[in-house]
Amino acid sequence: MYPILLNSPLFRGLTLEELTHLFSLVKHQIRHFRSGELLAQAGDPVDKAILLMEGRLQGEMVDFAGNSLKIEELDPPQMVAAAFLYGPKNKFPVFLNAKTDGKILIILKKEFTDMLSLESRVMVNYINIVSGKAQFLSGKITFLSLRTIKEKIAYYILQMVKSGGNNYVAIDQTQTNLAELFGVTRPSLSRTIQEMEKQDIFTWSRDNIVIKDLKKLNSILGR
Amino acid sequence: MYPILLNSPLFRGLTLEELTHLFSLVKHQIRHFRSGELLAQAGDPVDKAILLMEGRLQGEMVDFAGNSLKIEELDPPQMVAAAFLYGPKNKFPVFLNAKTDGKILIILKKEFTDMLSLESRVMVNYINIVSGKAQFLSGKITFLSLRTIKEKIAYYILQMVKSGGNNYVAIDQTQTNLAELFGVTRPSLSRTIQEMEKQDIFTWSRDNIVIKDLKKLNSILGR
DNA sequence: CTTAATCTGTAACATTTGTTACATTTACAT
DNA sequence: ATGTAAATGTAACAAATGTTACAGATTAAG
Repeated sequence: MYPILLNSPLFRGLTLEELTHLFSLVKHQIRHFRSGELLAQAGDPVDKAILLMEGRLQGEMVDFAGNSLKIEELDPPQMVAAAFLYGPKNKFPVFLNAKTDGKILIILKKEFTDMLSLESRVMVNYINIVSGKAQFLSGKITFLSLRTIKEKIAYYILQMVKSGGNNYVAIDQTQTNLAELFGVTRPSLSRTIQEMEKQDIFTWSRDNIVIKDLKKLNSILGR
Repeated sequence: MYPILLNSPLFRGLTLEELTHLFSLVKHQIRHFRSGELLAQAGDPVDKAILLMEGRLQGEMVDFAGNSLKIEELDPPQMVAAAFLYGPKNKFPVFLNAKTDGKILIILKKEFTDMLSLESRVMVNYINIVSGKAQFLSGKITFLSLRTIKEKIAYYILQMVKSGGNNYVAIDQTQTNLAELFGVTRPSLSRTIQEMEKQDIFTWSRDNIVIKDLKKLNSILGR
C-alpha cells in the first residue's frame, strides 16, 4: 500500500521509512468502492482527508435543471476534495462518482491536522495541492467565461497545441464528452465544428484535429 | 502598521508582540498605489505575498473579446492572489486594478516561506485562506454554470435572502454592475428582470428587491 | 437649481444556442 | 460476419440572448 502513496503529491519527498513511521502515528482506514457508486453528494460535509489509491473517480456538478457539467476526473494517487477540508465551507462542491472499482485511504480531519504539524514537508505539499486546485478552478472559470462555442473550441484546441507543439492535436475525448465539458449541447457542438471546418480552420476527425489556419483560430479569441 | 495586520486572516491569533517579533525576522516592504493604477496583469509572475493594507482593489478577468467579467473585490486586510504563490502555475489569473488610493505590504516568496515555517499558526491561517479562495472559485463556477439569466437572477436573490433572512433584499449594485457580474449584457438583464416582475415573482426597485412569490423563485432552480 | 453623467427601460432585429428527432457511421463484442 | 450500442451528422424549429439605438429617470457635482 505505501509504495503507491510515495508517488502521491501529498507524500512526495518522503522515504518509505518516513511514510511508514508517519502512518504508525496517524490513524487511517481503507475503503473499497465499486464502479458506479456515488461516493459523495454536493453538500455532504468534508471532515476527512481522502486519497484515491486505485480506480477512477469523476466529480461532476449538477445544475438545478438536472444537467450535468463534468468538472474533473481523478486518478490515483490524488487527493479528493483537498480544498474543502479547511477554509470556511467544508462541503463537497460536486457529486463524486466512481467510474471504476477502486479504493480510497481515509484520514479524519483531526488526525490529518496532526499529520501536517508532524511533517512540515507534507504540509508544504498540501499547500501546493490546494493552491493547484484553486488554480485549476481559476482556469475553469476562464474557460466558462468564453461566450461562444467557437471561442471554446478555439481555446481548447490552442491549449492542446501549446502542450503538443504542432498543428496536429490528438483527441481522446468524444464530442459527447467535450460537449459536457464545455457546458453546451452535443448537436450544437457538432454544428459549430462543421461550420469551422467549412471555414477551413481545421479538419476534425474521430481521433485528431489538424489545424489548417492558425491565424483564423487565434483571431476567434481576438489575438 | 501592525494593528491593521492583527485583524488579517493571515495573522489572526497572534499577539502584537508576536507579530512585531515575526516582522523583525522577515524582510518586507510597503508600496503605495493610486486609484486607477493597474497593479498586475493576467500572466504576470506571482513571486511575492501581497497583503492589502489600505484601499480597495478589484480583480477582473478580461476575455478575449475585450469584455470584462468582474471576479472579486478586495478590501483590507486581505491577501492578494494568495492561491497563486504556491502550486504549479505562479501567474496572476486576473487584472488587478486599484479602485482607490491605498497601500500594500509585500513579502518575497522565499521570506514568506520562511515565515510559514517560523509560525505554524500563520501556516494554518494560510491554508485556510487558500482553501477559502478555492471554495470561492468553486462557488463562482456553480454560478457561471447556471444556464439562463433567469436562473442567475433567482440564484443571486436566494443567496442574498439566505444571508438576510426575509423576503426583502437590499441591493448595493447597479444593474450595469450585476450584468457584468453575471457575464451577460445589460439590456438582456433588464429585460429578464421585467419579465420576472410581470410574472409577479418579485418587484425590483433601485435599491431593493421584494420577493412576492418564493415558490416560483425556487422552482426556477428546480427545487 | 441646473447640468452632466450614469443608470434604466424599451424595442426591433440579428445571432447563437437549445430541442427534438432521425439517419448514418463507427466501434465492439459475440 | 453480424448485431448492438455508442457516437456523430444533420435539419427544422423554438428559445434565449446579444446588438444597437434611443428616450426617460435618477444621481452627483457645481
